[in-house]
Amino acid sequence: MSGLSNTALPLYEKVKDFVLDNIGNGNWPQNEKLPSEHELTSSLGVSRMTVHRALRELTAEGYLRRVQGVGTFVSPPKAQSTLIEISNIISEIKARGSRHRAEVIVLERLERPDQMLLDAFEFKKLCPIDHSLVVHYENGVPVQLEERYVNTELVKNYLDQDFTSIGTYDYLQHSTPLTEVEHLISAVPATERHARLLHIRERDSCLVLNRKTWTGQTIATVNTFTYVGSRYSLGSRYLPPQK
Amino acid sequence: MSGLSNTALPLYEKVKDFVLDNIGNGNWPQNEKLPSEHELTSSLGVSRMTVHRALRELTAEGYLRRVQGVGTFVSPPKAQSTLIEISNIISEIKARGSRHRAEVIVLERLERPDQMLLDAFEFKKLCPIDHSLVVHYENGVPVQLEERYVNTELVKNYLDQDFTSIGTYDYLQHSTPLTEVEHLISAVPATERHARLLHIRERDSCLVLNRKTWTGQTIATVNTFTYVGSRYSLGSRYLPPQK
DNA sequence: TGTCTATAGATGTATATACATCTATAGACA
DNA sequence: TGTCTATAGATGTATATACATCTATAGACA
Repeated sequence: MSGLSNTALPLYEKVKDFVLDNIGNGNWPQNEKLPSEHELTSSLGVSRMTVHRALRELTAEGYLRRVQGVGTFVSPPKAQSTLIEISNIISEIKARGSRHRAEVIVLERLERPDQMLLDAFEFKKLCPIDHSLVVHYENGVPVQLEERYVNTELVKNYLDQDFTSIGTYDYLQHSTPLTEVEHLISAVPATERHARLLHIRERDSCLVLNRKTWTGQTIATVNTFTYVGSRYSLGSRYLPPQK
Repeated sequence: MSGLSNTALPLYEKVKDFVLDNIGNGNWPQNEKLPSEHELTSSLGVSRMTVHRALRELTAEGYLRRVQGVGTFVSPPKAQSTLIEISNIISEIKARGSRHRAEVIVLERLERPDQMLLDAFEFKKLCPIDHSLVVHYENGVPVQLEERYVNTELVKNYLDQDFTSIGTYDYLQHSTPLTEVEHLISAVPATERHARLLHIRERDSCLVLNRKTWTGQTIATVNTFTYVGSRYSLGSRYLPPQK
């Protein structure tokens, strides 16, 4: 009995998902002691090093706490979402034990973007722009609208990734060296399109995070994340270094 | 010739230090291709898995960028963003060249705070709390509602400051050593009170920033900043140092 | 000259093995 | 009854090995 998912992910990622699932669905509550690496090794049918890597990474990400000689424990969910990781909504949802689903609404290459878009990228001449629009669902309820415009000169093959599972942020993060990031957060009333895609009413409050990234002097991506105000908030916690 | 430090660190930490040193002293400039894992393995005299772990962790920490089949490269410094300085609205308004005015609506010591407030501070017993409510105007137009609750045990003489000019944030910043700060950002529809104080309509979108601060284990302040959605947004821009 | 293809060489993952190190505790012992 | 100690069992690190996967490119070929 493996208990691991069937997707094409690497084994250590499946083990991570397995642990996050057990935390999320309340099977392993806060401060619960996890099965030992040895037990997970035999119950999941993978090597101890694979289990170890999964637990080590989850510890670095703040989900677990490990004490040598004693065991592994579920961490309180406090330092979870800093502003940097907020748009990695997939792991956030999984960590809460919710079911995640992504629906791709638009996926296209704009060969002739309109002037407003060209201005956003500060393009002087006509230049193709990749465009994706994805709705993220938590337990079947839409929580985030993710719209991205990508400079095709800087980011190759953007449209070829698997948008429903990987999460676009991971891809961008690893494919291009970003030198500058700008965030702009605002509260806006839902437009007709927002209302339709997010299953809310027009004028309902939405939290909008605009992110613009540069590579050197060139704008690499222009992104808009729209959260349903009544269902979501952004958090960041700052702990100064202890002396 | 190992090139690794002599301290008692684990090997993979020494390899990480070795790489960071080479980046730091300019030996490997930005976008430089690192020696391959195989080369590092033989030149440093450690196994490939140890080199691999070091490079993988440095990649996760944003120092390196790796491309399968190609190689490992020095990344520009990692893009980070924080929201620390956003609520000092007075200097923000002044920096824009606008006229600032603050109106004090409430200024009181709550000798018997209600249960909800006591819970917010995680007080077990009855404890007085200072309370201030200020509206900030930019060129005569209200843009922010600033509500603060302050632990009277930790912050002395909070009510005695000049609220209209100094700005409450500066006072708190300098009077108490904060060890932890938590921000929570959400979009909410305006209540009747919001509407009246901010000269907007009910249900208009507002951007709410909740900030909680700690001094050690004790909660020092609980603050709520409400921005008029149509007039304000929170921004942060991160520019890594150029080498 | 241009196109295609096999391949070298790079990173990525998975396993088995060995030993190091830390902690709680059972049980010996005074 | 209290203290000490050996040890089981947990995580932490290091290695050798094998294979998977991706990319640039040398060189065959039309």
